[in-house]
Amino acid sequence: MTSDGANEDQAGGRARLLAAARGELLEHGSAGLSLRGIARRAGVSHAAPKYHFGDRAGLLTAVAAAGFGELASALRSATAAEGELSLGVLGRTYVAFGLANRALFELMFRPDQLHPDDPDLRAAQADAIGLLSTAVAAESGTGVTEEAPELALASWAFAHGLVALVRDGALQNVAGEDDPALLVERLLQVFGRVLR
Amino acid sequence: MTSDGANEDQAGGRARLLAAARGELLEHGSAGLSLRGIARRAGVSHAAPKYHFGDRAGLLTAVAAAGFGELASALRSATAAEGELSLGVLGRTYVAFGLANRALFELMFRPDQLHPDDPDLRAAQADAIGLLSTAVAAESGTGVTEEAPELALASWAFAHGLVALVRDGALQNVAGEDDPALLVERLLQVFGRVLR
DNA sequence: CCCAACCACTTGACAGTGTCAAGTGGTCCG
DNA sequence: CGGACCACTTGACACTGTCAAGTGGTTGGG
Repeated sequence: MTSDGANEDQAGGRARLLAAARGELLEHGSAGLSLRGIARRAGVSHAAPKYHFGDRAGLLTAVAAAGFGELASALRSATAAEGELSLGVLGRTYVAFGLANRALFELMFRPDQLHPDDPDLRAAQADAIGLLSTAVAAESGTGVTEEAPELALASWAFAHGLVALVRDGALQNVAGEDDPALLVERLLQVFGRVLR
Repeated sequence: MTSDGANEDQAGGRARLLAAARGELLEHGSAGLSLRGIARRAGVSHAAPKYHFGDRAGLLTAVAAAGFGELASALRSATAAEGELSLGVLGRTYVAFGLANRALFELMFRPDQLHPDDPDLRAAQADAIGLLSTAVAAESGTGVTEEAPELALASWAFAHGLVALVRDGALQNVAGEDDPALLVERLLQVFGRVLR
């Protein structure tokens, strides 16, 4: 049909709604996100989301699961590009993803807005985070060995906290006011250096 | 006019609203938080919050500022009890506070729900976080010297991420741990060991 | 050929929310 | 007494998520 539409892809209503949700997330952040706004942007009625996703949490869960999928593939292609899977590359990629998709990333970790036990969500999350663990296992094969899983989780917590603090402006409030990207890079380096 | 600055009996509406907000935060989390619910709990009309705080963000800002105040005094009394101010004690206290006051802690770092430039909020935040920086400065006086501020911020990011991941159930989903407190303790130890 | 079933929605209603304008009762002050 | 000020309240508005019922189009079987 006349697929001119300057808007989202012409696809099933479900996909259109998901795309619209991503758009709203980008423009209004994860706080000012309404089903009706999403429906408006997708060009459907205000109750269409309910039909496709059951409720608000259902839609957001689908968005979050897609987000974990993207995170996983970002991590994968980063390690592939580097040839070798290193903790440093992974951490950098994780932080970059979180800061490039702030509202999405925030949503992905807000179980009170999602259906946290949704199997698709759980699978996507496990896939993405699993990459981190295996990377650390491989890296520390040379050295520490014993507490590899703990190191993986600790690195995850560091990267995750870095995203959160920068996203929420806390780091900038406290540290010098220079470019947050630079600050992030310095902190990643310090953490990496302290690890080995 | 008879009374001084601080009251206990027969609190004014403003203080009652703040207390009610804390209660709702505890019971319904930071997501299901409504001005009208708070007003109901405080026994005032639905528009009373608007009178005292201007808008929703105004009330939440006051709550968050109080939260930073409590965090600061928790950190202070922890270091006082220990006699010596160590990064480890500080980190443990920070994480404990975040997990004991989950909804409050979450709110404290959500600038999109607050008035992030409110001077009281900024001051309370700077006070609490400043403690962390000075502690690291003191600690690394013996050793690293050069990159002390970076280490402080990195430690903060680690502790902060740890709170976030545990609070949002992500760590539990990935590590098959039953007791999250134990997991947290192990990670704190790993991080501390890796630092020196 | 027709009619039923199903799908992908839409329409209309409801209770609940934050915000605003205007009103109300009390206390203080000159 | 009269006004100013304070600490609210009342009532309204637009907006939100959710639900029940309806609608139009396609398909499949008798």
